[in-house]
Amino acid sequence: MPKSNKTPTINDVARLAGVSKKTVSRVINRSALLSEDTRTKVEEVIAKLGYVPNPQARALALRRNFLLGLLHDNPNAQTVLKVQEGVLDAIRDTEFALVVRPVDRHSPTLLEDIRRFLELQRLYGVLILPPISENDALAELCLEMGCGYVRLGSAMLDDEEHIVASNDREMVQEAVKYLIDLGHRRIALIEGPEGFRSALERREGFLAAMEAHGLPVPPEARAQGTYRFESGLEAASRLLDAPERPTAIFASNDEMAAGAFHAARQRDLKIPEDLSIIGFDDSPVAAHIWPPLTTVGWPVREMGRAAALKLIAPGEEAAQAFRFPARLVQRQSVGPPKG
Amino acid sequence: MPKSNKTPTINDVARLAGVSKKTVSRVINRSALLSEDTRTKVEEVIAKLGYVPNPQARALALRRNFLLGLLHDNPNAQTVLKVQEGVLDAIRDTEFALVVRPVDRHSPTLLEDIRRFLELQRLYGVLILPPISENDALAELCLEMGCGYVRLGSAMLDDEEHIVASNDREMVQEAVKYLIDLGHRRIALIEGPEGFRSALERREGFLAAMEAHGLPVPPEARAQGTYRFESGLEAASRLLDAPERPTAIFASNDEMAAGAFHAARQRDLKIPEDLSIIGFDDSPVAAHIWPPLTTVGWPVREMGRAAALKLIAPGEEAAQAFRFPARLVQRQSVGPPKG
DNA sequence: AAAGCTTTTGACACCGGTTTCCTTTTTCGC
DNA sequence: GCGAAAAAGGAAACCGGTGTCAAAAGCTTT
Repeated sequence: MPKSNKTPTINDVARLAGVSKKTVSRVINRSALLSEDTRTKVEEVIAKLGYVPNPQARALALRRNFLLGLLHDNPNAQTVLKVQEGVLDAIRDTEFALVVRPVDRHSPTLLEDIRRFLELQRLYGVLILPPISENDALAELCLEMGCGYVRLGSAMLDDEEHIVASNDREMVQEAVKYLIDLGHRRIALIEGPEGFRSALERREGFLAAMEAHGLPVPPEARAQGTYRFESGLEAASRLLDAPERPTAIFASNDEMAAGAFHAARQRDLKIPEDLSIIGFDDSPVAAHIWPPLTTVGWPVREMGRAAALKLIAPGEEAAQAFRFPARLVQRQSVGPPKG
Repeated sequence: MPKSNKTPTINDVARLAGVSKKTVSRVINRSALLSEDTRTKVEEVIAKLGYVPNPQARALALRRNFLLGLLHDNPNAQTVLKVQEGVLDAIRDTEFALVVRPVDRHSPTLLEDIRRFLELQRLYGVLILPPISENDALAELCLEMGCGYVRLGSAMLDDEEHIVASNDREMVQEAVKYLIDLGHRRIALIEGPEGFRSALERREGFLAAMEAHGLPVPPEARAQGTYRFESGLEAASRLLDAPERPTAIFASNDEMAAGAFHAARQRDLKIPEDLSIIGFDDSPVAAHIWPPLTTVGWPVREMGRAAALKLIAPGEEAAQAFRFPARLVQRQSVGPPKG
């Protein structure tokens, strides 16, 4: 008789159903070699007892657990959370769970820390978010430790089975083309920081669009930021104080675009009448500043879901997807140039 | 001889060190009853092999695992992430890991879903974020399932050992007093949604401050929102169109405050000259709108850390803390009333 | 040197599942 | 109705740790 007030084990089920543990195990794992009779009998007992297999015991016996990890260095809160939701979409109704692990990109012991983490937790696989997803040594570490991994990024950083990528370059190109089509000619760029693949992709997209239309990009129409608000403010200040003021700015992310808003406001420039601004990310701040920011959004949640599926069900169709289109979210920070 | 290319187990260590498993186990667990000699000998082998105990096996033997859960219904991305960081602060250098589990507050099967989650994962304990932390049935469920829990909230929803709370009421009271001291008399309130404890606390704080100074709060000086941006815009619109326009607004969160900014802008009201606004949360948007929003911030990260410590090291001093002071973050959306 | 403690160590069962391998039962062709 | 193959189910070992308890070793004490 199963002791009451304790969670039932496979032994309790077996005893009550009058079968062996192994048979119960077969029922749990939907093994084919089972008579309908025993199956239903065991299932009834399972239901009656409210038996749920112990995940730790299962993990031990199977020599693999059901934990997915999320490695990130807070690219921005909304993104991290959306990815988490996407992963949850993928693992809903499975036995997997999601373990989060924020890291510090600048820590000199980054790799060591992550190695310890992986050793300690023995995860089934990890998802790596940008910007640390761009770290190849990290991917190698996962391989070496026998831990599955999928990187999220803005370009094809890895094989199809290890990457879920947006297409920043193409989308920025389109966004800038949109500005050009509206009549803008002097368009400035606020770049992201050195060493970020996303910054590079967005810059290349920008330059490609300008070149395709034969528009020059003088040095004073480019400024570099750190992806942070303040840096956007500074960069935009420099751009707007140039002798030939741009009529439009593409900022490599929304936070810097918000900074550019402030710079414009300080100079009494009206958006979008005097200055059009496009950002990138479609973060919450984009919708909450005034006027609402036109920006490029990528399907973060879907990408998170796809990444998780790549790890836990690589066979499935949805897990094959590796390239996701971003799209232009038109709001009110863009208009035709004045005059 | 330990087979190469496989992660070493306790047996490998025992064999190589010429001792029993149990002795190795003692070394791992820092048991006191061990001679210095054997300890160093075993430790050397552990280091040489790079042995790390298997967490699943440990969990099984100890009948408890080392997983903390975070249950939340995205109050706002920044908050969730800060709590995650706080928890990580607490569990750094321990064997604990953090499992996240977003839920849908409005799902009719909320409790059932969480029950299944808890059954399936057998977590050591969970942290529950507002607003679902206000759900008493959920806390009972945890108790019933033998899962430790700590609620984060804006008031004392539970015993000291189960709660980490800010003190919204008091802080709002102070914030409103600050407005009053600046000379404001017609101060309006944008409330949060019905049924949120935080909304109630903040409203009570507001009303208490007003009453303490003998200021009336007519119905047209109160409007209710949903904590979302759009609702703040609508609520503020109503408030600002009242015959006796308020000179200041307290919004129960930053998103709604941002909405109020837009409403003011639509009416050509200058902030803070024509209208002062105070928000609550100190979310990123507060710093990125123009002018930067004066708001009330609570120490989310520290609270997350304290909550985690309550679960994993209830004895420690830092785990005793259960009440955290919020503080007024002064930026530029508040000034004395005109005239 | 033997007895009596205390300290250190190991043998073995156990946690709750899965796997391997073997036995029993059923089905089926002839 | 019989033998063989297939299907169903069980016994025991195993995954990699920890708990119990007793044995061994070391140290006093008489």
